[in-house]
Amino acid sequence: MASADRKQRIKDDTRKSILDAAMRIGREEGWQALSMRKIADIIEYTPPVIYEYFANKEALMLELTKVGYRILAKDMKAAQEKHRLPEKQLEDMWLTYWNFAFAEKELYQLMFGIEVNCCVWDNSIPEAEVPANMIWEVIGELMGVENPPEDLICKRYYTFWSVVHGLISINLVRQGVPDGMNEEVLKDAIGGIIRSIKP
Amino acid sequence: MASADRKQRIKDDTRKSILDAAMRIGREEGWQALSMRKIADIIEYTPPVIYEYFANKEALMLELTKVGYRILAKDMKAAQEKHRLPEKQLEDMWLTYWNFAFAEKELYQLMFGIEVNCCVWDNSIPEAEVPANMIWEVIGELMGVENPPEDLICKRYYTFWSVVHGLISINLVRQGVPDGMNEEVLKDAIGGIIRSIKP
DNA sequence: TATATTTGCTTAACACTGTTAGATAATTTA
DNA sequence: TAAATTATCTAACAGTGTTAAGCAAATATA
Repeated sequence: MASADRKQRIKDDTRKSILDAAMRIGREEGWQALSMRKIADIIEYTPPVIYEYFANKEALMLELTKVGYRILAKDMKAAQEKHRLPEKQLEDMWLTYWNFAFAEKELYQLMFGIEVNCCVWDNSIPEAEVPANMIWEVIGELMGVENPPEDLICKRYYTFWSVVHGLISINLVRQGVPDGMNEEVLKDAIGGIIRSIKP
Repeated sequence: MASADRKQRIKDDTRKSILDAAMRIGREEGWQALSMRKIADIIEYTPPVIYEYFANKEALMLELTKVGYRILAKDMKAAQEKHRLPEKQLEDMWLTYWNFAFAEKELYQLMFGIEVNCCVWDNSIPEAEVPANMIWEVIGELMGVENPPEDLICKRYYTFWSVVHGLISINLVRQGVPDGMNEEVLKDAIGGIIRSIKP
């Protein structure tokens, strides 16, 4: 009876160990190698146990993408707090986004990959909005007016995101991009957009 | 003996029907639904027959991406030939690229998807260079000098490609992008880059 | 304390997947 | 017509996600 807490704690631990195991397989062998049986092996249970914690494989992976968004949000927040000027903040935040994509390569693929969870984006991941909102705010600030027009912020946000995400995708899929090209394109593009925002 | 030609013709037909069947499944149900057995059903053979034409499923899909690049190259060539001014050509070519991505959504995902054929990009798809080279040439022309510096063309090319591919990826994965935003971002970005190139 | 009930976990199966070896049927050659 | 070749299929292997049924241990009830 008094063991209810302990039981819950054990359950939480198991849930976390499932996510950890899945993440480990994803990172070490790629998502195509992730299987329920492999997870079960690692956590030393049989596969059906996993279904007591997650409805199915897709739900499990959705949880992992949420973890990814939380890490990204934390990183970007830290980057923002390193500067005072909005233009410097923006630059560092996007650079942080860039670095995250390669430091957590597999996680980024899971979060933005085209295959994995296509058509499951019906706002079921509120975590995804956190990094977006952070950028939105800084863009608004950079504009330097009282009530910055929503649609303009939106446009700028998508321009930023497109160029950064596009460059990342290209680099993740093909690895023959000339050396040094990435940094130049990235800095040029980000700088250009920032200049077009600044009053 | 004289039937060698006819035999070869039948073989070619079967090969094509395999590709057609695979393409149909990909388009209608998505690539995650593509299976060798489904292809076999459509072509009215048993699965092992497919392996006489393609080493494995991956090789079959690689062939489909090549088909995709050939269609894209044809479309872009037509777009270019509609104009004389390089800036107009560039604009139309990227718009054509954009339209292709949505008209041939599944094909585009196969060509540039992060999951499917990751790490198989060791220049094994010469077709992929055709559209790239077309853009390169027009950028060089737009610069208006005798020997345009390679690295600058390269940089511009990647900037173009990043923003367009990024915007496409975002739209293919999540479908909540505000209406009209895409066109604006696209036109702004392309226009901006073109202006930065023009002498 | 003895019985009933719930909980945790496993076994075994189903319907799939890509892929291959071996058998069989059809065609071509001698 | 008989032999050799080619075309095709059957059946299997090892893997996948997922679920139903059963067992055993912990808990709650009498």
